[in-house]
Amino acid sequence: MANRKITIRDVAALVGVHHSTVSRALNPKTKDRISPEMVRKVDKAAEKLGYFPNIAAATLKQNRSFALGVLIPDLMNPVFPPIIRGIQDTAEAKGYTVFTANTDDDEKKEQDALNIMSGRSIDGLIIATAWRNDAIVDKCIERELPFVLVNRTVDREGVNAVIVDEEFGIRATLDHLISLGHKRIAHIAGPQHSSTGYERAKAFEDYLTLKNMESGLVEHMEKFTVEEGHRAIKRLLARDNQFTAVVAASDLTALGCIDAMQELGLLCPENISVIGNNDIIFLARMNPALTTVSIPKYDMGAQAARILLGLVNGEPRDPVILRMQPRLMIRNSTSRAGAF
Amino acid sequence: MANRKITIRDVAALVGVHHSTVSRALNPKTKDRISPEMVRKVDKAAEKLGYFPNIAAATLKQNRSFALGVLIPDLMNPVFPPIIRGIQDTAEAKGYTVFTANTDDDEKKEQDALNIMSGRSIDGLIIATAWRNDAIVDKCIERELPFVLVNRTVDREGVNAVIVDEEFGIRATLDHLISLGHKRIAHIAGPQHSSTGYERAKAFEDYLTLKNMESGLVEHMEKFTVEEGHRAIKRLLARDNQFTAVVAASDLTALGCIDAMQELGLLCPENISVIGNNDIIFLARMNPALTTVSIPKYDMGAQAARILLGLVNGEPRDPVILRMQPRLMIRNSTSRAGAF
DNA sequence: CTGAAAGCGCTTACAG
DNA sequence: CTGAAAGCGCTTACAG
Repeated sequence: MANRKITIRDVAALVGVHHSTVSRALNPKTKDRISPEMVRKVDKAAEKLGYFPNIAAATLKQNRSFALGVLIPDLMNPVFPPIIRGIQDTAEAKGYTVFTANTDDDEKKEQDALNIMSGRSIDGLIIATAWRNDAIVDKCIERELPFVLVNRTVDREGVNAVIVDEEFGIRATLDHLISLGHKRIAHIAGPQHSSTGYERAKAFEDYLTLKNMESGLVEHMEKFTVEEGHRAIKRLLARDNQFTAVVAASDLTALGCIDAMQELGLLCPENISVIGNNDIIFLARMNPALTTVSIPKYDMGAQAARILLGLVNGEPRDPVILRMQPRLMIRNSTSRAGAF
Repeated sequence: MANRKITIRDVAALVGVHHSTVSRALNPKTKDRISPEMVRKVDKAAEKLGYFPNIAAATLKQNRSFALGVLIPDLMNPVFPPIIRGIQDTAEAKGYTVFTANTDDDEKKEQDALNIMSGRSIDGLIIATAWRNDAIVDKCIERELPFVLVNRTVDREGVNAVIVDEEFGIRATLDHLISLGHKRIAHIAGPQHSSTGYERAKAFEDYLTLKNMESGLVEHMEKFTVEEGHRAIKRLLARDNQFTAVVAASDLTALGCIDAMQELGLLCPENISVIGNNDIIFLARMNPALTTVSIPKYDMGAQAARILLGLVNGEPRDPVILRMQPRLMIRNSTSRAGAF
């Protein structure tokens, strides 16, 4: 009953040629072997019949799917939509489809997602979920699946990654706070098994040490969430409430800090200045508008997709770590120490 | 060179049976025709070899892909991530993969996306981008592609949709403003060729008329964006600045209104109360915290996926329009008229 | 309960 | 430049 799907054979029948000719005429890579007139006729017939290729068939035959996978922790975390959009726009412009899976930062879910994507014969994978020693990297290498890390990277060498110059961001952050007269600066650190959590914490301690300032005011979190930020700063304040500024490992962390401070009757920035990281949406509209390190999320996604597409199409080149430059966005959550 | 992918034939060879037996043993729907012992052996062998099915092959044979498509305007619009996550969680729990495409509210891009998804043999489509007379609905019907509308619906009957009781939301909004003593209330209306824009504007006018209040203070936008909200309220203020409250068609619209007011030296809520719609992320943290109509985004996605999965699996039932109940979230962008 | 065969719609090496 | 054939890895109607 259904209008059966149009295949290459239907187009061939209409033109009066063999279906392999239709296949060649429709494929940009082979159409130059077909007479221009034939190409024209095939195009017209395909158009008339409303033909579009069955990608499953092409995938089965070619063992490539023109699909890219993306692994993120959670789509609802505002860090990721711009990254994904950058990936999608870049990939789709080259004829690739992308699908994404949420891992909730759970290695089991990450594993399952990889298997499902492998089953769908993805041509490559972009990973925004890697821990520093994540097993998924070995799995990809073992399966010879091209992959690019984004945002977070791993400890081992020889991978492709698009990340942020975290040291630069943290130094800019600390320079800003120091110029504002802050002497005792705290850090709510992210998970140390993530490169971002680790590098930010390391840059924080190294730079303060370099400046001969106190560098031990650090409290660690399990995850980059509002709740964890909330809990961590409460722990910190329970043991030391003489600092005047806090560098949060992420924007969500910073929001959690501000919430906790509010509960304790501490004002931001009057009592404590707070700085986030990432520059997620709407920060400028918040109360207080959050000072943060802005990372080029859309562009990071686009670059990662570009590198992956190169890999997928066999352009040989050495693994590359692209370190994007972040930018300090000064807003109202930071102010002069002791100004109030 | 490569570890060639494991197929059903490799598993069959290891067990010493025909590959069709392996296929049956691995498929939950047919495994009851296979002896339990054989099922066990096959499972073990598959596990040992690290087998996972080639979905392209299954798709080609069965003409179904266990993939669902989702059409949204833009992933970076905070309305959509929760909807998509609701769809993903529901679909993945049933073994389906989902991929999404951004249309930027452009009918051409919507068309292209549909073709690509059709080429990938999606089993069904969730559409969050429909205009009231969108041609995509006819295309889906013509191709016999099961689909469910979400958030926006179309004028024609007989479709499946998960939408919001807009009239209820607008009435709650107006009741709130009226109780605050507002007499002249304006509306920044969304595109009238979208059901949400149309229904909100209609509910606004009908309810004020019912209450014997002025209902003509309306300015229309082309899109639900910050920029359009900004422009629209400026146009409105240019011809009438005696209103004390404005109902914006969306949260982004409301933010644009507040921006424009700020530029003109008008305060929210002191001079004009503003109410949004949708309750996107972080509104409670804004300055001022935005009063809005909250819609159950995640749940809408989950329900849409549930209905679509029913359709896909041939459960016969009449088309259903699910109207979800919204909830007014009163925050700080609304206050008593003339209180300042 | 299991096997053997056909076929889904493409692509591509081989001919001519 | 075009055709004929084989095959990608599954599923499933038909046998037995």
